[in-house]
Amino acid sequence: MGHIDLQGTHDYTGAMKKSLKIKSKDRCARFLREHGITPTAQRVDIGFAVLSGCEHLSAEDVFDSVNTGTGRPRVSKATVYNTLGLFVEKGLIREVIADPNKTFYDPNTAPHHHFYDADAGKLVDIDGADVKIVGLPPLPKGKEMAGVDVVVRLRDSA
Amino acid sequence: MGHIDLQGTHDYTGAMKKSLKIKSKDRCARFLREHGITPTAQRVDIGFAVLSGCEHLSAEDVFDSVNTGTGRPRVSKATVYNTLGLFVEKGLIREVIADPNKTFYDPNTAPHHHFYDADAGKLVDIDGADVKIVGLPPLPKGKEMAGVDVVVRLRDSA
DNA sequence: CTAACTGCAAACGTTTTGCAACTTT
DNA sequence: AAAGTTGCAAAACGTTTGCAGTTAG
Repeated sequence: MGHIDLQGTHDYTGAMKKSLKIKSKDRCARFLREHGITPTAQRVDIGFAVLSGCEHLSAEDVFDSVNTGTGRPRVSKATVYNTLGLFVEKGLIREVIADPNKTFYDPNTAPHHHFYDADAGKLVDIDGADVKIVGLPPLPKGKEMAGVDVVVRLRDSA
Repeated sequence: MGHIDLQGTHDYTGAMKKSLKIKSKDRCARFLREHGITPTAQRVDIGFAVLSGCEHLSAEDVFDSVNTGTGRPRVSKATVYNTLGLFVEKGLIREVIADPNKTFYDPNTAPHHHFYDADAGKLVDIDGADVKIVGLPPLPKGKEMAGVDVVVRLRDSA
């Protein structure tokens, strides 16, 4: 019965990305290229949608966001899903599994956790720096930790 | 920045259910009745599948489990899903959200957490009694905690 | 007998896939 | 031209729902 210091299990290069908000499409294109992703128009739009804010968007949200407004080139659902998957694979964003019905994508790749308000379908960040999980048993043999997700489920107080 | 003692947030009546393993169908029927559920043949089969072990089964697992073997009455998928939902609602089992592709059902309703081996698709219990989460921020106003899920994701160590 | 329960099939929402057309280099 | 990317439509999941028929109390 040791304890696990979440700070110790991750490097904090990710924490920098948190503040590195993408504020223009140009900047987004550069960011993609830096991560080995060819910045096509669709990818830039998707990247901008998911990386410019600090919200937690579902694929559906991204699809809507990218396809509302006037002059934009149309982005298909397939491309949204494929691209979000690519971004996760390349470490630009993170999947958050809090609701069985949909996956959220989180532009904050630093170690942190979430409040989840199931009624509203909204995730709220919990800064990971101060959170410690104490009393975890040792990991099963031959396994290492790939990540720790803490989801605090919320309901309206009575 | 307080800390949250998981022991303090739940009563431990649930912990008794953990040891209360259902070892026969008769016993299962009684158990269902005690929880206000009419014990039909299908519900008893489903209950037995999910309550007699300490495994974490998906709906698909339960469906297979209930429909393999020789003489059993057939149980439809709809009934499996509806019945598992009913069991959750009545507090006999708990949903575990660890994989975006399927929901697991956990016969252990005591507060506890999970290792998740995504490669194998297997959940392993972490006893909740000793685990504390330290450093969580205060809850958003007007909200109370409905539950805390900790999922430690595992991968094969290098 | 009545209310509750079940099965089927169809509908659903999310995510994935096959492939032809189109960019990009 | 070769390689990579996109869109569409269709399929593939897991899950839910409507309804006619069956079963429990």
